[in-house]
Amino acid sequence: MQLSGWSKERKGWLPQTLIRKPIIVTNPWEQFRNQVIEALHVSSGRDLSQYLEIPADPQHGDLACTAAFHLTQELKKSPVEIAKEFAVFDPVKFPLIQQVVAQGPYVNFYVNIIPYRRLVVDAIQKTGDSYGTSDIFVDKHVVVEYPAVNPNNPLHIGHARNAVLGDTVARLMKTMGADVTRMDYINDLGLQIAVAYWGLKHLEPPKYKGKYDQIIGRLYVEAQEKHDESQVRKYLKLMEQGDNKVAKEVRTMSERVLRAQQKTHALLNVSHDLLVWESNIAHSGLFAEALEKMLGAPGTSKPKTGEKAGCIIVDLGIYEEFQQLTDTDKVLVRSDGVATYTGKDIAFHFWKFGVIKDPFLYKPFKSRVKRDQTLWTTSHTGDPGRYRPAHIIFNVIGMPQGLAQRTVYLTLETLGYTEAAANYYHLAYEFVTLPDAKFSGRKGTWIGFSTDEVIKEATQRARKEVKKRNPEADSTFIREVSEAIGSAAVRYSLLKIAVEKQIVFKWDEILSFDGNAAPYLMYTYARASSILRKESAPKKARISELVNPYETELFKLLGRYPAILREIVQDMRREKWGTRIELFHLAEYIYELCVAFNTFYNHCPVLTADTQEMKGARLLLVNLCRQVLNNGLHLLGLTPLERI
RNA sequence: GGGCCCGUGGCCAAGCUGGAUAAGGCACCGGCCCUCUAAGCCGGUAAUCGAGGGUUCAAAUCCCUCCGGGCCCGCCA
Repeated sequence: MQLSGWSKERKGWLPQTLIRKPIIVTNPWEQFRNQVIEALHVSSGRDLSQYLEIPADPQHGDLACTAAFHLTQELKKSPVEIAKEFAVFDPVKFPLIQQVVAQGPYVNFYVNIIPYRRLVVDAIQKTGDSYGTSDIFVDKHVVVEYPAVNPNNPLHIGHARNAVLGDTVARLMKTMGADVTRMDYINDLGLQIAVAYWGLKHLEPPKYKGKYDQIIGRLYVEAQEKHDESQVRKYLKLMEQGDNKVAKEVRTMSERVLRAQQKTHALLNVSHDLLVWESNIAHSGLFAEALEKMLGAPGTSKPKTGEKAGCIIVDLGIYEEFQQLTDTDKVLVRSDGVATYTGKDIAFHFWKFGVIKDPFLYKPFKSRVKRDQTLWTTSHTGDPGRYRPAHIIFNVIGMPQGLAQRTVYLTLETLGYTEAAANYYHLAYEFVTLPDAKFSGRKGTWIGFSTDEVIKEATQRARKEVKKRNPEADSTFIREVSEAIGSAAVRYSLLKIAVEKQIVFKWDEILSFDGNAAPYLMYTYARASSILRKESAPKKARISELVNPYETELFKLLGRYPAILREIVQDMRREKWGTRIELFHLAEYIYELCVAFNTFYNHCPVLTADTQEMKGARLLLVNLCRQVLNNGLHLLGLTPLERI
């Protein structure tokens, strides 16, 4: 498929993301790993990279090769013999390898810490805030869509999981060199919006005072029971027609709710670049144009007779999972000419990928939330031509939508848009539930568990601790620090669990402040900062002083950071239920780095080190740790603080 | 009826493209503030990896059957 409309010359509407510094890729761990692969190639005559693993026990080296097991038949030798043969290398050619030991059937490689340490120091010092970046998505426009919450509710904690995942993926893609658009889709034309609007018009305002999304959310719950069916239907019709008082008021209501939701986003460090509204899509002519493409594409048909006479359908019978269904035909457009959900989604993705031209007008979306760059919105007024087609898209949508999402990209494939289909990722995640109920906007089960309320509780808990530790501090400091810690605790606890795992909401788990939790990570960063505040780190130092196991462990971990990020992206794979992306590996890594730093901190005095040389070297090491923690925390969307 | 996800110590949870004694965290028990922030560090108790079969030199990991929890299979949205 040709991605029409895309060219490097055409500057997009997000100037900041397009101005890219040249990316310097440094990856110490990969360099070591490559030498191991090469060395094995020399000794065995084959590529054994698939048999490499990091041993659980550091006694077994830094990288181990299990290939000997698999080659016994072919080589007609015992694994022990094979391992022995493979365990040779040329130290001159492979300076990063210190030694290779055959331990039984395993071939264990030990990193040569002296040059490796040097490599790590140089890499981090040279790249600084960019340490960890990669170039694998350079010149790619990546669109990440999240969390698409209906504008008639505040975010409950399950929505927060979506938002946090999407925002983190967007950050990661930027780190991989991509030009990223963080998109939010707002369905302001749904039945639930009409019901909420009915509530706004016909019900007393709730007693609750505060954020508008909370108010409308409560009104909606009440309206759900009390609303007049025919009146709501009338509103819905007017909304769909557009250009009338009701449609205007609904849009205004939705925008107000969205502004309130964005305050919650801001607490979680979640941000966006572009809002796309259903009410703009509906009046853009997007669907009419998409329809022509669908009709002209292979795979679609419009049966004249039978059950689906008059519909536009696509036959997905070639895909195994659809063969099980009673009917392999998927309706894209109903016999009355109205698109189905799938049909609309196809049209929307035609736009995202640039199959059809951009029909929207854009203007900045004004709100009080502080932003790193302008937030744009589709609108009935404004300027055209601001969207650039995506090369890769991620839709963060719950796992229950897995089949529907698969239907969308398999349909794209069937219609001949194979490249678009291949670059369409449904980033699926399991829902957050209550111990005995689901979150439901309609039933109002979210009340008491909205993200605002959870963060508020977290902030209050953090506040007690911050006050205790900083009795002298002023109220601004206490407020800012407790807010940062409270929100970070919530964000991190959503991020550290694998996406395919359902989370049952429990206060003590989501607000955990000890051990593997955001406050611990932030505390570690503050500790490192505290040392460097008392004495700054030298650019050069005698790092050969740093020979104890705590220091060595830190160098090894610091060198792995860029590889961790790359692996997360490269290991991303599409499953039937959605795309698996293991963001929590980053959380896990940062946690490990913190553990290693705290261990070092407790065993190795820095400011009171025995010698000046030792002090300088340790200060330098602390500075490297602080840098990598800074980069990693930012990537996780946690704000590193100098003092907590 | 077909399909998807989950099931690992009291609780949460990593490992699941098979490989060396089954990570972590919470809770619990014991120790460490004269020393850079004790949200920390050191040590300890605790697991028939849902059950049963099978494949393999080797199974938490692969295959089959079953059990428990969650979810999906419309010209609806």
